[in-house]
Amino acid sequence: MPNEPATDAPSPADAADLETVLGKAVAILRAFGTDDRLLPLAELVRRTGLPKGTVHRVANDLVHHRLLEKTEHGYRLAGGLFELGMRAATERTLLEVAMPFLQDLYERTHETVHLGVREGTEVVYVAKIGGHRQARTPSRTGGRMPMHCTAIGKALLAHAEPEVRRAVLEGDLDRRTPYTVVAPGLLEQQLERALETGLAYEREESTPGLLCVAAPVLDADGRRALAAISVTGPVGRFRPEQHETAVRAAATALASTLARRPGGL
Amino acid sequence: MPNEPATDAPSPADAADLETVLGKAVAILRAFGTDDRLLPLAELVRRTGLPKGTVHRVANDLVHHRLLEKTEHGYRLAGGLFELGMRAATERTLLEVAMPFLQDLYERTHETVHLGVREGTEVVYVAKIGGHRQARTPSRTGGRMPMHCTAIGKALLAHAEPEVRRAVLEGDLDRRTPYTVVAPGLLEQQLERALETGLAYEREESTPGLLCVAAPVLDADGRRALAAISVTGPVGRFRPEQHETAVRAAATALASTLARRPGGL
DNA sequence: GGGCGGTGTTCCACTCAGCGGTACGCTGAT
DNA sequence: ATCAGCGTACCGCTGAGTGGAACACCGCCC
Repeated sequence: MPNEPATDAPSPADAADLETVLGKAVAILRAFGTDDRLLPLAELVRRTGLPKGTVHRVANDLVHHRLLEKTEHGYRLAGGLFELGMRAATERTLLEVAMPFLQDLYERTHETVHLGVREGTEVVYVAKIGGHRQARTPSRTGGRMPMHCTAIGKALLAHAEPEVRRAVLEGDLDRRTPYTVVAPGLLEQQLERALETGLAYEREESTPGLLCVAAPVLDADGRRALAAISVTGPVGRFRPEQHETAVRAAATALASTLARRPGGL
Repeated sequence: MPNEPATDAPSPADAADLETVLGKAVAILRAFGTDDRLLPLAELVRRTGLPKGTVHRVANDLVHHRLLEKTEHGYRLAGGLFELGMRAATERTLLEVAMPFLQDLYERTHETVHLGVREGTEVVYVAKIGGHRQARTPSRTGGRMPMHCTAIGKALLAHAEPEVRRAVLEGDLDRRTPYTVVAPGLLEQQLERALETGLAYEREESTPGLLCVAAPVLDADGRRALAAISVTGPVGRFRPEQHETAVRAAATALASTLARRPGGL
């Protein structure tokens, strides 16, 4: 009863997936939310819905494979997972190719810079760089955000397949702040505008006090967005218009570098 | 009871591990080297030594869990792995806390900046940032390197537990270039010096044409290294001495920020 | 054309890995 | 002392996982 999931919803928990060993293992790993560092066995049991004995066994197997780490106070995701994750094909190459451009952009703006890709109907951040003054953003590298309330999301959505766009527009436009655009019509207008101008904006739509400009990184044909780059800052000092050309420059430069690449992304 | 060799050494390709589903799954994922983007089924069969039917089934299960992706020409590590990997406890917090300091360091030097931790008797790079001019280094985020021939490795080793130091010194000091230090005595001298000065160097010991300075990020007691930061550049233009204070400053600043953190690393 | 070494896929009967209910020992709070 | 919650250990049942074999598909060379 006193349990209010203040942070994030852990997992969709498909019952059928829990019937296989692998499914259980993944469920345990995914039980770790973005902010969880240490979870005791009992908590894993609660989140996965698996029997205690099972969780205990599987978790220890995962420890043996260096995907989990066991401490006095619970389990945590281990370094082996990090190493594997950094080998993920698209994320890795995108990250490596993009890094210099992101650096340039950061030096020009000295504001938080994001690189994001679309995964399903959400944004996944592939990189986030910022200095000491960076605005307190909820985004994290490897984290997810809805598309409809972030600049990167809109930039990606504007240049996405029609099905995706429709899925998002017809889906649940969650109201995250008083400024979140929850009207499909208005959102669609913004997407059209983003298509024309090559820039998308967010004005306190995901987080109070945050503004953001983003530009899409288009594929060789210039039809679809492979990724998007954004600059974020706090209301007050931050003027999105001042960074438009810088973001666009970074995005197009990255796009043409990627286009030159042999194997594609 | 069955005698389990409790050596901390990272498990070799143990045949016993391939007898469990989880072991097979991990073996398949780990079959992807740092440079492999796409592996056909047959190649996975070869590398894992598992029967074809088995690999096929397990791989498809992994696809279902978004850890693998299936393309026309083979399998690749999927985005789900990236997301999970970025939640690994120590790597994530280290990365997030360190990023501003790494940025500063990069802006001051405009050379490739590394952040690394020790894993077993090797270095794992947690972050690598550089611009367009960056020296062509073999290191990659999430990648491994030996400790004895990298500046970060030496910095970590100098401030590591005696057992670790001994394990490395008595282990195989692989000769990677003509300049690699393969004499345990000489290496030990360098470590002593690194302990005194708080700086470690590499001069073309892992890669021809590359120089590197590193400083350890010490824990609250100042006894053990939690991580190390380095600056790398090509012979010729690059003068390690010029960056000594900058690297040291970054490392100590990061250390004291970490020390102030409630939960530790 | 017809064989041939290479792929990826499907099938299916056996069997042992995985299962999870039960029970135990250990905290700390009441 | 009692209790509630935790982590660990045990162990007999069983169906998920197994992998050999057979199949379908390439290009490639003769």
